[in-house]
Amino acid sequence: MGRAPCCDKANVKKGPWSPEEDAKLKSYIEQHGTGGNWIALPQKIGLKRCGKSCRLRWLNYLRPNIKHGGFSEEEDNIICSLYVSIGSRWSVIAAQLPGRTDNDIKNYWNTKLKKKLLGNKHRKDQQSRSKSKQEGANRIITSPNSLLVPENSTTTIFPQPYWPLMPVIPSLQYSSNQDPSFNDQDSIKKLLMKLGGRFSDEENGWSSPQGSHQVGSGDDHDNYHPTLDALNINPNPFPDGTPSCTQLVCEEQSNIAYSSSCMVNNDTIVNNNNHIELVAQETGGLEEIVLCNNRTYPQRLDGLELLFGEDMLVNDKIAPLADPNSLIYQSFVSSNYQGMPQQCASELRFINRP
DNA sequence: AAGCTCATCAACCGCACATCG
DNA sequence: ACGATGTGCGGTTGATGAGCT
Repeated sequence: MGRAPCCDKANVKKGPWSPEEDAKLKSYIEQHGTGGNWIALPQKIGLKRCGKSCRLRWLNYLRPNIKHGGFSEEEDNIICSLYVSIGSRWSVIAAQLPGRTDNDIKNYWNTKLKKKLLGNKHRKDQQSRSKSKQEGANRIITSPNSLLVPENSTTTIFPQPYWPLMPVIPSLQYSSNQDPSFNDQDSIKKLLMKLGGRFSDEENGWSSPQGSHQVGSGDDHDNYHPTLDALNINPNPFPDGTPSCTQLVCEEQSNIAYSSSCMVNNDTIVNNNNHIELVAQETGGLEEIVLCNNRTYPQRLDGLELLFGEDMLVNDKIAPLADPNSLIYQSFVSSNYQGMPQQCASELRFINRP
């Protein structure tokens, strides 16, 4: 037997809210608050609505200072950066955008931003496939001075119109006149500490959002890392003890950096001789392997399935990172290489699998 | 003008977690 | 410790309107 329903479905109104219902709910909450019990609230005010429905209506529509539509480019960037970093945690993303609701952001992402990032699928397939056939095996995108603004942006793997040209995203650091909760790495640390879940260290295992993989040893006191411990990030996601990119950055700079993660259809990012390479492999998930100080640091990437989906794979190349002008590229880089020593990821190279 | 397709977004659903007795 | 219940969240649905043929 399942759990009892939260309300009497037969006597509960569904569908769009009328102005009268809105007014009732709004005036009651403004005068008395929610009373800490959404389930009981509709009965108190004579609304034939489910308590959950009242809560949703209040949070997403009636609550003061709600903004609808008209997302700014800056908001786009924040959403993209956070999505790349933490995935579809809309409530967390919404918390960084005052006046925005998780539902709004979710809808905006699904209907507009996703398409803006990924472009027209049909045109993309056509263009990239035909183009990539003509390309040689190697393609190097060099950025000797900056991770965020690759110097050579003249890649011809994908035509420019393919990915929208966006202004450079200045990582996750925002100016002081913006939301103070999100304007420095300390704040990002706090944000990350709030996240739990994907970044949690439950049972010393790597916690993946879909539970698709659970690797890591049991009690691993030898690998105790105070910085990572404070961040609640698993310092050793790999069974063999290979340090993660996150660990690397914390060690190298005592700085905050975190990497998103991604299990993608048969695609893997590997590193080779001072380059980060993106290689499609027959098995495994998406991995990021960073070279720094002559050491390689593989790292699993979860949460970018959408961005690196199967249709992004063209002749064994993963498309989105190919164009350094693309929003997704910049979001990815700004999120993943925050605080990383520059020499660690100064180049991207695309190679074909032998 | 009618019919169809597609985009948008409010609202619903079900699950997981938190809290309480 | 455990079950019942409330809350929060993310995924999904469906009504509606705009645009196209």
